[in-house]
Amino acid sequence: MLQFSAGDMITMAKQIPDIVIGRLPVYLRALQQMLAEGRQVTSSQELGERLGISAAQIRKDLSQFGEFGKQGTGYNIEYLANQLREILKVNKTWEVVIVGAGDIGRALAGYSGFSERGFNIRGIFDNSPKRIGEQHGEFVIKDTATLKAEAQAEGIKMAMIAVPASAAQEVADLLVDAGIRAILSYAPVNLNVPAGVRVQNIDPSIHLQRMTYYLD
Amino acid sequence: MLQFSAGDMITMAKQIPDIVIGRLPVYLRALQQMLAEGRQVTSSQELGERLGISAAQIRKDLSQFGEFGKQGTGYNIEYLANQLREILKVNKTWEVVIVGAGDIGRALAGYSGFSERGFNIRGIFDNSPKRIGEQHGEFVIKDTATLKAEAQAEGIKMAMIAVPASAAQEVADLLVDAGIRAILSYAPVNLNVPAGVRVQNIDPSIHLQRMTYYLD
DNA sequence: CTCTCATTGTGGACAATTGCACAATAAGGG
DNA sequence: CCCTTATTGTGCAATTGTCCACAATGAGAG
Repeated sequence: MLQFSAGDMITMAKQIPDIVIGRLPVYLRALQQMLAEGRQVTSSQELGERLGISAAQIRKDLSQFGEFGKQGTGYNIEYLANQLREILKVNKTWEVVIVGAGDIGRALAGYSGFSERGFNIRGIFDNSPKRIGEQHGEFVIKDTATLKAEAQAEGIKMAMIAVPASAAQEVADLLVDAGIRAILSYAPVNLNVPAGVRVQNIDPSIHLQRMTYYLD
Repeated sequence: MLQFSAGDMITMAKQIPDIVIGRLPVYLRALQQMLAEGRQVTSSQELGERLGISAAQIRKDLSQFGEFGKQGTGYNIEYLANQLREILKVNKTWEVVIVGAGDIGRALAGYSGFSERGFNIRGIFDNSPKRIGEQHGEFVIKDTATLKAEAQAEGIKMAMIAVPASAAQEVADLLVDAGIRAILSYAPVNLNVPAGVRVQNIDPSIHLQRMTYYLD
């Protein structure tokens, strides 16, 4: 049976490969930069040259979601950027919490680059009595014990983990329990989370080790 | 002509896919953690379950480099970790410089996790007169103008960029000119570097945007 | 010494991804 | 209005990556 009923069709969105999704934010960032340079239109070729990606791949990726360009002319930058924001759901602002108020957590809390990319830091949490209550920039560091209630009350879906490796899994479990569905972890350890929760890892040592292979 | 002469063969190392290289540091990190837990042996299955990677893939990846396991038993963790360190060339210590002494650069300079993973922070540089000469932890922030001479004198091949997006390309050019061959960039911008220089990018907004697609 | 169990390394099937190449077509110049 | 140029969107072929399934085999029990 290789047919679908009309009822099925209504909810049948084409399954987009994750590797394609992963490139869209990179396209969006480049488009935002072009806009900042005062540019109005671009082409898959120009974008590809900037990003080191083939023009064909960019066109193919975009074609998964619709037709955004004009033959002979290329893409209107602002329009394409808006379309990508919509696809990625960053045409609205996502509230994000940070767990861990060490150097990394505080650097993240102070980073001004989130707002223009669709994110707002809603709070920074730690479980050390020394740090709780401390003022840092515009934030007062809150007790991790209060995280669940706050995240649930506010419907927060995203978090960043900036605690030591030894505490990261425990924090991840807490976040999942609090209803968080997407985690960006700076802890150098693999997190196990239930299906439906997404994790991205940032570990500078991993990134460095990925390059040493190619050095002499 | 689909043949190779004997002369070619001598230097013909099998070309390993970069995607495989990218997984090796993840395997290594998990093995180091198992060692810290006091474990002696593991299997492709156990490792795969921890990492969310199929056992077959782990075996196939490792088989690109040799035979490291024992049938019926699995892998000796310490031995495999050492083999991976050798493959990735992190069985020695790489000197790394940081450019940019803002929050991110200083957090990186203070991060204690590099040494056990094969890296040593050699110095932190900035071009702001306000910051140059300032003491930060064990480091005195140095003038970026002195970077090239130092990197060349010491044969330093790796760098991390932690400057604003607007300055990143300029810094990358300087690093390339100074002989740096691998760059880990925290600047939210695409860097263009000549062939032979490798770049890895870390941009939290990109990682977050990669996940919002899947949220509602 | 033989049997059983666990687990590796790998050939080859299958799946996913990339890239080529071209018809379609928009825009501008004359 | 016609010609030229630029550039898209896409069918299809080529390439790359993943995974199944199994022979080989090491270790331990009896």
